[in-house]
Amino acid sequence: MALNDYEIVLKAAADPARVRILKLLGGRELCVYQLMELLALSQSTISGHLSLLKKAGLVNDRRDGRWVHYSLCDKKRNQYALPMLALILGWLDDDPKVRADQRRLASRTKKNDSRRD
Amino acid sequence: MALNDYEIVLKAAADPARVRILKLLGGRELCVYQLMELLALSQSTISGHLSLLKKAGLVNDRRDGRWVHYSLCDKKRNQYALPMLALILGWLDDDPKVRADQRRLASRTKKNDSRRD
DNA sequence: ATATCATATCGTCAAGCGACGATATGATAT
DNA sequence: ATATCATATCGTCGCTTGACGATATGATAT
Repeated sequence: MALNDYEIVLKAAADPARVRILKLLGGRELCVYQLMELLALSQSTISGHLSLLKKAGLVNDRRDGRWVHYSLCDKKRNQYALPMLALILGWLDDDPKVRADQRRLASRTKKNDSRRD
Repeated sequence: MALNDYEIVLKAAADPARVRILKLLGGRELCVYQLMELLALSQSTISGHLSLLKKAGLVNDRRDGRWVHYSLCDKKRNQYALPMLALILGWLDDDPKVRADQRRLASRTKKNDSRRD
């Protein structure tokens, strides 16, 4: 039913922690562990958010060894997911928490440029 | 804070009963009493949904005697409200419940064409 | 002032949600 | 096989949410 698909996307997008995740995933892939540090939430919490976002068709996962890389969904799993994502990506760049997240991510990325994985 | 404004809009829009209300308000004004009959929910429930939608800037109210007419918000009370509304209005026309609501509204309107108010 | 009608607010209750720690799974390395 | 690392799932707990009936408010009419 259409209302169900709508509801799962909207509810998934309506949580602050999950939007922060979506914003962080804009353009790049991230793993649970990184998000966990960036948002300062427990591993199980992050993992739960991600599986919910995945169920809503907002997010993709890709396993690579022990790491699972999450990224914004490109395929059309849910009719409402991509338009909603498009809106969100254009929003909230001026929000303090979101900005802080992005800055944290940027400095982490720089720090790990020399890292081998 | 921007995330708050975002959150209130998204949470307001994420509830099935409230989307149904928004869809019914597309183009026309409706009062609590009518919505109450159309959605088959109690008066207090409808009233509560409407005041939440209003707080989110998705809906306007206009008092006329004892009736309070609700309509989709046109002014920009919340930066996220109008874009979200635009999305919603283009969605869910194929949903069974939404279609049923629209049909009920149409037949009610026809029935009351002769009514004086 | 009283009655009535439309709506708003309040108190309550059950269900859902987000956080966590603990434990399970799955992959890699020794 | 065992240990370790990254992630997933489970059980719990406190808070929020959506529904309701009961009651309060605000407007109109008598």
